[in-house]
Amino acid sequence: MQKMFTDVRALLKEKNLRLTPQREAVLKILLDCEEHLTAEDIYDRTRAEYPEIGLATIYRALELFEELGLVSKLDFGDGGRRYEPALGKDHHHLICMDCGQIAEFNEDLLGQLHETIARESGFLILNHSLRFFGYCSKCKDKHKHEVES
Amino acid sequence: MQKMFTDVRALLKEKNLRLTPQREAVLKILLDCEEHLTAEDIYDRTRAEYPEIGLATIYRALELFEELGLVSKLDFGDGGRRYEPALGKDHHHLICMDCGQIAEFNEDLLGQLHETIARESGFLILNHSLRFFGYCSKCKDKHKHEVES
DNA sequence: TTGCGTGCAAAGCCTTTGCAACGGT
DNA sequence: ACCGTTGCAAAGGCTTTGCACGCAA
Repeated sequence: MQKMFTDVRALLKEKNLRLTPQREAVLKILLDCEEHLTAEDIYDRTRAEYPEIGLATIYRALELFEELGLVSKLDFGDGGRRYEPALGKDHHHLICMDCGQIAEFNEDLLGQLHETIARESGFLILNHSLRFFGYCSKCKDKHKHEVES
Repeated sequence: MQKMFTDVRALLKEKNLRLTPQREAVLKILLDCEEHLTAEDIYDRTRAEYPEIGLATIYRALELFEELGLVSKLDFGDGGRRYEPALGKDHHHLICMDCGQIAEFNEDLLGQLHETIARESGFLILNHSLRFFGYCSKCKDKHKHEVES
């Protein structure tokens, strides 16, 4: 983990950029917490360590990390954009339309689909996002009547 | 297609709502054009027929149609929300990160994945969104150097 | 000294809301 | 007349930008 920051620092240095305490704080929060945080969430948590930090700094850090491929911007239908560490992995989410719970799952069955699509479309596919929308086990009983057939 | 509007009119009538010319225009534009339109796009096109229409009306119509399940709100990472007709089908998109082209593809291999996920997670899955991000055949040469390994 | 990074405040965008007026039933 | 619907304008929420200052190289 500490190596992670060394790497990031080197990566930034190559581009004449710096890993400031603020940026490190933002990154640490994203890496530590395996959730999907909004900019505001990150702002709140960062202020615990840096009370003077500005929201704009959060956005600028997130933008930077996104360009570096360290962080991914996500967008579930709720309007709020969220961020998560992009560790080279693709995103697989289960989104409960009632309580808003967002779970993740791992699945490798997509590999062959990936290849098929790439071959047929000519796209160079770098990553993907697969989201299943529905109701989680806690909420689904409430919505049984909505599901026809 | 004409039957479509009759159906929608009936569906609305059940709820004491009306299929006004404005709403019909919005729906027609979405159904006609198999693209992913922003609210602004729809606004512009609708004004050809209804120059006095307001953007708020577009949003309200889209919200209504979404509640009725006729239209889906999409969100590609570009910040702009887009809409497409929801004909009960799931969404499979290929998004070019360079030129922004968004293509669709059909794929049934997801069926078994769907079942596996549902069984293991307990989720009641209603639909899903699968997006592959990368570069389309026209743009990919420009980005070859970015792709490591 | 140069120019990257920051905080603050202001500006921007897109979307939603309030409100008076309109129109179908 | 009632109430859903509309257009306009204003308000909102989130994100970006401008700017002067601070600070590391």
